[in-house]
Amino acid sequence: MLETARLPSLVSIRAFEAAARLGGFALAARELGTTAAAVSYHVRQLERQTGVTLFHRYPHRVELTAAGALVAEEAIRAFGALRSSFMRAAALEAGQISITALPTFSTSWLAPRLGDFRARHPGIRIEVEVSTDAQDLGAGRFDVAIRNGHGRWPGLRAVPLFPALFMPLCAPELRDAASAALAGPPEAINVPLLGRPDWWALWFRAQGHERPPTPDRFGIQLAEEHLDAAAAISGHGVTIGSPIIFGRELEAGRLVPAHPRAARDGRAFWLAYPLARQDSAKIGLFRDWLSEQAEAARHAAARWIGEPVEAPVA
Amino acid sequence: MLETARLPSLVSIRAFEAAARLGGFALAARELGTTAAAVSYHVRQLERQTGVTLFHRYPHRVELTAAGALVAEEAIRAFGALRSSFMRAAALEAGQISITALPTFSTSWLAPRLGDFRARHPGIRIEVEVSTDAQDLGAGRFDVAIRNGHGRWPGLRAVPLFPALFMPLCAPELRDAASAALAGPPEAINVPLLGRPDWWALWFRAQGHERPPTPDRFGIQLAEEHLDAAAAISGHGVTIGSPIIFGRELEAGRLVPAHPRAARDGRAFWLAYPLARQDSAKIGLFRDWLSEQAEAARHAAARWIGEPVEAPVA
DNA sequence: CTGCGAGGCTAAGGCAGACTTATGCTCGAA
DNA sequence: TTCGAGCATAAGTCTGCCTTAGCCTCGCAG
Repeated sequence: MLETARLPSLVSIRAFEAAARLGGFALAARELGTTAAAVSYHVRQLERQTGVTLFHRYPHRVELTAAGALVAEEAIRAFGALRSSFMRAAALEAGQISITALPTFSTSWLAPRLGDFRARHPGIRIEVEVSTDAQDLGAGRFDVAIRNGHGRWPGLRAVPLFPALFMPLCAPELRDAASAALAGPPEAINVPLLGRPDWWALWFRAQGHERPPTPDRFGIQLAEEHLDAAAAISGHGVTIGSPIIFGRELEAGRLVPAHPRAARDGRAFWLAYPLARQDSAKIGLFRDWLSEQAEAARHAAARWIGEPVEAPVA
Repeated sequence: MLETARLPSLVSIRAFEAAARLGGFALAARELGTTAAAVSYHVRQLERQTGVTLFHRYPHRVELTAAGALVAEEAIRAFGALRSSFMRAAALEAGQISITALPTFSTSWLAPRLGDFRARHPGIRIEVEVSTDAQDLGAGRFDVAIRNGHGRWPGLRAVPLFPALFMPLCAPELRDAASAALAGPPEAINVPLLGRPDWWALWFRAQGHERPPTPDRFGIQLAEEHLDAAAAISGHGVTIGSPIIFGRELEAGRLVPAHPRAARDGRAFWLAYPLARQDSAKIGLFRDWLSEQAEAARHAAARWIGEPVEAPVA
C-alpha cells in the first residue's frame, strides 16, 4: 500500500515500539516472535522512511534519541490504547447476542424460555428479530439464526433442534367434534379449519387422502401461525401446528390434539451460525442452552405424539 | 510475526481505520492506494482475528457496529497521534545537527565561523563534538563528520573542503630568524620547532631533505595542534600547520609564514555524511554553507601560499 | 420496467516485502 | 585471553498481501 497519509510501515513501527519499550532489539524480537535481525532491519527501514534517527547505536546496546523517545512514547500509548479497545470491543460483543428467528418459533417457543437463558447467563443481552426470510449471517447483523429446512447451508453450522411436525390442535370443548370430523375425508369436514392450507394438505396426504380440503372448509385466514393457535384456543376451529412448539399450550390444557397422528415433511428446525464463528464463546453458550431446551421440549411433547407419519410428496 | 501481545495485524487495522473514517471500502481503498477487495479482505481478517464483528454489511454500503465504532474511534486517534509524533520528531531532528570534527579543525577553523551559520539558519541548533578518532556515522550519534583523509569511505558521501597543507608559521618577530633557519637542512635549525614531528619530516622531505629534524630541535611538546599555534603566536617557536585553517591568524598578523612553501600529503579535509542521509534538508544546508566557507577560506589563503609541493612518500 | 453502474464479497494466483540464516563486529565479564 | 551477548548487514527464501476476475444486490436513470 502506498502511504498517502505519510504514516510509515506499520510493521516497522511495531518493531520499533517493542524495542523502545523493552530497551533492546533482542528482547523485542523475543516478544514479537521473530529475530533480532528483523527488528534491526525494521528500525533501519523506519529511520530511512522518516528521515529521523530513532536510536543511537552502541556496542551491545541501543539508546533512544530525543526524537525516538518522542515517537516511542506515542507509539506505546497508541498500541496500548488500540489493544485495550479491541478487548473492550470483544467484551461488548461477547455481552450481547443477536438472533434472527421465524415468527411463530420466536413468539410461541423461544420467547417464553428466554427468561431461563437470561437467568443462567446474566452477562449476555439477547436481541431477537423475527423474520420469515432467511437472513444472511455473513452480513454481520445477526450472530445466529433459527432456520427451518434441510440443515445444509454452505458456510454455516446447523445444529438440529426438533423436526417440523404438523398435528391438528383445538380447544378441549371442540375435541369430540373435531376428532369425528377428522376421521373421514376432507370433504366431510364440518368444523372450521385454521392455519396454512398447504400444511393441512400435507396432513391429509399423510392420512391417505389425495385431495386437499377445499377453501370453503377454512375459517378465519390469519397472517401468522401463532395467531391461528390463539384463535383455536378460543374455540374458533382446528389449527395445524407443531405439538413441540405448542407444547406448553398442550401441557396447560389450552389446546388438545384433535387427532393422535402428526405428519412430517422431512424438514426440521435448526440453530445456524457461521463456521467462522464456531469459536465464539457466547454462541457456544447459546447453542448449548438451546439444544438442552429443545431436547426437553421433544421429550415433553412425546406424550402427545403417536408415531409421526411422513407425508408423501405431493 | 506472532502476536504475543494479542494486537492483530496492523495492516488490517489500518485498512479498517480508513474504512471507518471514510465510511466505505471503496474510499478507503483509494486513500490507501489499493483495491476495495483488499480492504474487504483485511476487515474480514480483523474480524476473524479478534472475534469482533466490526461492520454490518448492506448492499452498496457498510455500517459500523457498536463494537466497530469503539475500535474505530481509538484507531483513528491512535494513527492520528502517531502521524503527528513522527512529524514532531522530524521537526525536532531537523532543528539540530550533530557534528563530529577534529580538534584543531573545530577550534581554529569551524567554531569561529559557526556564528555565521547560526545567523543564517537560526532554526538549526549545532552540536560539535571533537574527536581525533573517526566516529561511526552509522551509529546515529552524529549527523556529519569532518574527516581528514583520502575521501573514499564506504557508505558515506564525502564533500571536499580543502587540501591538507603544512607550512611553517611563526610570530612576526621570529620571521627573519625562522626564515634563515629554514633555508638550510634540518641540522642547521636554530629556532625551536613546535608541532607534530611527522609533519616537519614531511615538510623537509618536500624541500629535498631526506633526514628529519632530530628531537633536540623541538621545543614544547603540546597535545593539540591549536595549542602549538598559540605557543607560536607567543613567540615560543615555529609551528607547522595549515595556512587555510590558520587563515584568520595570518590575516590578523598574529602569525606569518616562516617559509613561502607549503607541503602537502595528498590528503584533504572533507565533510562526510551517510549516503542514506543525502536527502536530509538540514545536512544539505550545512553542506552548502560549509562548502561556501571552505571556498572562501581557500581563496583567502591563496595569498600566503606559493605553489604547494607534494612531499615524496617517506 | 429494464439496463447500467457502484459498492461489497470471495477465490485463486502471483510477487514483493518480511523474515531467516549466516557471518561479522564490538565490548564486557569471567 | 576467551567467550558470550547484542547489534548490523547481505543474500536468499517464502508467505502474506494484493490484484484480478467474477459474482451479488440495489438504486437510479432512461
